Amino acid sequence: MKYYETALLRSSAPKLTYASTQTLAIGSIVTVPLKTTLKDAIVLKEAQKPTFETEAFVSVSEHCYSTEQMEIAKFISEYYFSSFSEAISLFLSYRRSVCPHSDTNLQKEVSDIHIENVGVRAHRPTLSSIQQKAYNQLLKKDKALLFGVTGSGKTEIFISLMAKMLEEGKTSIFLMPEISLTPQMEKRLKVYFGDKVAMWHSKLTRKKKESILEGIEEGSIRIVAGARSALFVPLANLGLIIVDEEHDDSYKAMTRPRYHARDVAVLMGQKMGAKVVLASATPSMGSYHKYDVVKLDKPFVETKKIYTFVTGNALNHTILNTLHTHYKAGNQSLLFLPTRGNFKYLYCESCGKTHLCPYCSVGMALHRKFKHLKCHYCNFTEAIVDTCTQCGHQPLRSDRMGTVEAIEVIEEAIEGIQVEQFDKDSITTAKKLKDALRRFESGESQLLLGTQMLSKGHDYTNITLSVIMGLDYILGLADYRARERAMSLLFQIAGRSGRAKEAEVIVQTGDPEFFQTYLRDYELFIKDELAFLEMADYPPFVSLARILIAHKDEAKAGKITLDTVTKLKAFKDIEIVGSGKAPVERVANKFRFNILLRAKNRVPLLKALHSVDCREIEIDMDPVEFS
DNA sequence: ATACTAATATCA
DNA sequence: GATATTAGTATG
Repeated sequence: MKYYETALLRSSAPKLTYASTQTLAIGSIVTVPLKTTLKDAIVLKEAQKPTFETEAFVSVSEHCYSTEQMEIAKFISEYYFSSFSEAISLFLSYRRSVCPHSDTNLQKEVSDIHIENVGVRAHRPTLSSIQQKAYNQLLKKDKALLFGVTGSGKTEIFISLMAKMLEEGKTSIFLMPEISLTPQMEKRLKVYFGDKVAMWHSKLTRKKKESILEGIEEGSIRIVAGARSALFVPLANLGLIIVDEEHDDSYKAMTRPRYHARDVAVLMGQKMGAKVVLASATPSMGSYHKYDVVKLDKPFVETKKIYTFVTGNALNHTILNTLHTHYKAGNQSLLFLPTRGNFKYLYCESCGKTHLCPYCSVGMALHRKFKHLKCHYCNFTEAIVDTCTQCGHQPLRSDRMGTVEAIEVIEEAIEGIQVEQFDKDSITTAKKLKDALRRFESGESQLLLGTQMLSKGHDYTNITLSVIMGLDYILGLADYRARERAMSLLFQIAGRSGRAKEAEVIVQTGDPEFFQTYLRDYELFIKDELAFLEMADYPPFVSLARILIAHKDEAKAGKITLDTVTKLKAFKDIEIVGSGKAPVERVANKFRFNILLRAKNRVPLLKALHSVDCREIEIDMDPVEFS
């Protein structure tokens, strides 16, 4: 009789020991009895005969996690503070019991496909000499950041790299930040790879997922492209992971395990011996700082853009008139408004600057109910100010406009214009997205008006005007990356226009000098911003962690927060930036508190956090959201 | 996590 | 005093 320690899948229960008459492989997926029910579990290691009574395994599935998968899961569980089982469950992609094929048959199929593909030159796009140069550089590196403006032809390089992998008999994973981007990319990939490529994301039906997994297993699917979860598909012989739009925060999971898909991709590449290519027109500060940069300088199709700056925060005459002109000329426009957040910030209409926390260099949030200003990082509180500390202008403003109001104003002012509302409120399904894009593509609607969604890589051909409103709001967000967010947004949205024709870009800000400085050169911005982050002690020069406490009883939540802070104070190498009520005080009837921590090195930070880790609190490493 | 148990609140 | 709701605990 043998004994094995197991972890229940999708559970935070402690490790449990079961008995078996047969020898089991580490990483095997098994079914175990627990209380009155049956549970799936993974075999962790063989154990000594325990002192307590043990139950026997009910059944053993043929599926087994690889050593690399177990190692990656171990890292995720320790770094992002989840149970091992929650981390390994990321890899679990349905279907386990179904395995009706005979083993020999399966082997034969796999080797057949190998022979068929290896050495055969796959269908590839033609690369320009600039693209070819970047491609060659990427081939030489284990991991790199591909830095190229929108329209510089990054996708052709990705396709060439994936084709190269196919020729070598290796597989590829291609990540993009949003499910809504997959249909467009699917079309492009199918041209070159046909049935060898499959799109993967969490919204696929069970049946579709099963069929893809079958294809992966028998080796007919060699490339998987999709959102975050595509990183965990069981492709054998992985040769390449591409993370497109690597700067996008959607790669950070908001539920446990709170991993960052870009960072896990880098680790996975290292462990599996696969090349990792991160790519963006507006790279994250961390990636630019940490990895070798391969630049794709000149745009593939060079078009001219004319920038105009306007002040204020409303749809003013300049904006409406320009929209009107482009509409009359039979052209299409794009208008961006920042997502209406839960918080308001004080900003100066005259210079565009936001009223900042004196200790954290982030915007102070306005709590009108309590008639005070508060910093969401350190909880510094002060009375509402009325005069701009930068230029002395008064009064400061805090009101903003939403998408619906903007559409009303525009339809009122421009007779006949058809506006497409493009935000999370109106685009709730894939069909609605498709319909909206189709109407815009066909010219049925002439203005695409929306929020962050607009910046996410959808291709539009005919746009001659981009209007970016409320940039000062983004700049003033209580976030150490507010400037980065604003700048990357401007570049991403401006990049959507002028694909075919010359385009105009209207930027609404009270601080045009800031944007003007970097308009033609995002890299210059990165360099200046990195200098700021280093000076102000923010990532990538330090590690941040956020502890979230949520409890029905407000007093209890407050007590847990205080107790945790007390425990953490014993650790010398970490700094408690602030603690107290979370910016969003109550969610689902639970009172929320948080603690923000900072450390020069991540090791002491992890050590301190592991000492306070318990089920009452949630730990978010490298947080991207602070509300 | 979840089933089960003990503790406490709710109510006729 | 019986029942509903909640908090706590062990699971192999």
